[in-house]
Amino acid sequence: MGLPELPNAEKGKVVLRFAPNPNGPLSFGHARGIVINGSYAEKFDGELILRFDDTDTSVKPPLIEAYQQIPKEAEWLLGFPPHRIVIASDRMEHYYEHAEKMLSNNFGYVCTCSAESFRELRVAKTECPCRNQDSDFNMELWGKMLDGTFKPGDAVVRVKTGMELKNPALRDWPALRMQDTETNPHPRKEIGSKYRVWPLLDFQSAVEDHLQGVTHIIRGKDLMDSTRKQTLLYKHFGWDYPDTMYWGRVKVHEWGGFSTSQMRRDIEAGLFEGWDDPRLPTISALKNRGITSEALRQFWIELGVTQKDISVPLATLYSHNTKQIDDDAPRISFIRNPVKLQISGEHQNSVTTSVHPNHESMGTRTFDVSNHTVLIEKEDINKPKLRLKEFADFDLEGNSAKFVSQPRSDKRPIVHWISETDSHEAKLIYPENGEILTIDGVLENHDYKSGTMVQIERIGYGILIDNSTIMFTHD
RNA sequence: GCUCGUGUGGUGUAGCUAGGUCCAUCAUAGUGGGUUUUCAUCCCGCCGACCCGGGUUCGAAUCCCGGCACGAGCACCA
Repeated sequence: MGLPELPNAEKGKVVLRFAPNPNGPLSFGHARGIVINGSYAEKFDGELILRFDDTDTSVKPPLIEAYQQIPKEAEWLLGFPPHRIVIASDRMEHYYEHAEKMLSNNFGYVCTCSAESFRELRVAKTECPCRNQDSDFNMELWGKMLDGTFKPGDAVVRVKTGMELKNPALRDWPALRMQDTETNPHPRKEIGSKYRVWPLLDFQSAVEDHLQGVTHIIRGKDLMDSTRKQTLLYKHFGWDYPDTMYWGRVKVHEWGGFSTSQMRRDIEAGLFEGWDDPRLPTISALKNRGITSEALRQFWIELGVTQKDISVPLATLYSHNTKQIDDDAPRISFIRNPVKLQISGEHQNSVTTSVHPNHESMGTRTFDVSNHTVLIEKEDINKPKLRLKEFADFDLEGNSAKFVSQPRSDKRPIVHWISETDSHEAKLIYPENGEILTIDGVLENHDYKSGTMVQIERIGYGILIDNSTIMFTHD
């Protein structure tokens, strides 16, 4: 049940990795990588590596805060910290070393063709002139990359895979290129402008996976050609490629796709409060909205590791979340758009009810109604006969209500309410259609801490932001 | 264009490698009902699917061929 079998997995010898670009904190989609890889690591008593693939300083520049935040979010999601953390920008000498090995053993070369002209050669299945340079000359050119004689765009290191390969994506693919780290320094201070030559993902990832002893790679199927490229590189080095599995693309009905780069632009443009803005599909936003890590784990494990492109409704996630939180969520009364109701007759002076109907141990709550005033939702005042939940049946006339009986006397609708003396003004906030909406009302007095998940009677689940603010989670 | 991948109910998912035990599993959604002094939780019922067309076979969701649809890669991004 749940995850498919992991091929060639030996207990205690499994090493997996999750390698995000730290160009922002984790989003909903990243959670899949963490949860799936982490679950296998846990299941086989193996290791999970969290690796920062931070080798691009201009197209997807790393966000410095992410280096701190991602490990925390990963731990929250997993329930345990990643066993190893690897930062690519700390490992440059290893990539250089392997690049040099590639050049000296002649399965790589420094290519000085422009990107455009190489593109034409690739389509035409034609070898470029640089391909047949001897290794001494390649090492010389490599030196010019390193010392800055060459500028970004002048030269790249390519892997010799074959220009006649059927799949155009695999033909002599680029392994390292130059970046202008003077104008675009790496955001990590200790790296900054230290390097001009940077590995590209396929090379960096392949070398690092080998150095770390990764046994299994589970990633998106958009990286299938990466596997093929990297397998060719592994053959050159005489290494065995890890076992690989893929998952398809995921969309969420309510959100569509999600791009970290786009979110970053929107946040910087002031469209959102920050990465944990409740409208955003980030892990921090979901956490703040009251989604539990266990719900996220179950959600992703249930989807499994299929290569189908899917679009899932949030309702599935919410359903998992409900199961996680309901038993612990105290019931609380929040009256939207409250109206006063004067009650008269032989009713009792106080009402005691349970904090959770299924768990007596959670205690009781008591409301004082001796001043004959309660608040109910505006929508409920139109009901001529109603029952105040746990209290008594009343007949209404305008804003007055006459006591009928304490036990239920008929099947009149039951509504939630709160006594005037046991409540305070409060608001319920919820994200909808890219906006954050607010409903004003009154909330039952309580002494729950911020962050407590509550079940708002007749409304749904929410998380307390502060004493008088509830963020709606889901119904 | 070339290359690769995927197609099971509204949404996901099991089954497909070794064809029959599948009039196709489970979850979620929807719907009806029960419990309940919440439109919560819990329980029960119902609804609803093998992309299309050929072929192999006594027998195909499962194998073969051909379509079609969708997605991805072909970046000096990850």
